[in-house]
Amino acid sequence: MGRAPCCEKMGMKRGPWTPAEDQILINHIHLYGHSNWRALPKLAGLLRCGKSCRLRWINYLRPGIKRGNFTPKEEQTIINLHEVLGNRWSVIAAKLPGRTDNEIKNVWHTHLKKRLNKNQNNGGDNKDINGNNEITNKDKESVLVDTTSLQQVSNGITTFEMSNNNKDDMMSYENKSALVGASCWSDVVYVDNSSNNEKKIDDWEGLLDMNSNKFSYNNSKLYGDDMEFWFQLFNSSRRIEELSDITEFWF
DNA sequence: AATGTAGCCAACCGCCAGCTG
DNA sequence: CCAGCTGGCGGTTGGCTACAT
Repeated sequence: MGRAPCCEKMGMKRGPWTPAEDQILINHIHLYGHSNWRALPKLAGLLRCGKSCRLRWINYLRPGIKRGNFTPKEEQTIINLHEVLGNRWSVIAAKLPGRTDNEIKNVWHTHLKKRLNKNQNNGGDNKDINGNNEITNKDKESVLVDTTSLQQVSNGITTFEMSNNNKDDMMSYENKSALVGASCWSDVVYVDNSSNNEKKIDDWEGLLDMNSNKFSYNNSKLYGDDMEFWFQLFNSSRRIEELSDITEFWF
């Protein structure tokens, strides 16, 4: 299948948007909505391609967009989520109301990545992104995924390994998997070891090896699902009662 | 004051998945 | 089932600004 042309470049305006163009776009969307981005610029009388209109609306004109600096809490949330989700900016943005994927991506590349590298070079102690010794026990729990050596690999298989060092302190397999699910919203996996580890969701293509304490599962199918659905599911489960204080830190 | 450099961020590009006829 | 179209996503670019020399 051939790639559809992004836009008719001939005659299309590019570059920064003017206030007048913004107003036209806002007015048009308020009146008619944006059911078809490709047709929108023509209908609205804008010399822009549909993609450009969509981007402008999503990132700047949409109601509820939060401008300005990120708070330390927001930055910490981005770092935590990025650690688990990787460069899935849209998913991360979904957990930061008013922030866009583009903005988060920018702040990551310009601030957070550098700051993290600097912190790691300084010995990787318990300092937060601002260099403060602020990481509490609660925070440690919330990033417990780290201790499972969660790894995302290119083929969509996620694996995580459980350490044998401090088993007494560890959560049960069941809770562990639930927590990973909470962290990777789209990756919720329900493992019930009370019933011979049978899978509880149809898409579970996972492997639970109790002897080696190693999980792996194919998350490629799960990623596509509605984040809010998984979030609600997680919140409504009994487990969330046990872990609700952890998720509060995140959101 | 002029010039060079680095950082920031809005916007664009290209790919992909899903939908539709 | 297939081809075309569209929206959405992540990576990248380039213009602007602030700061340094």
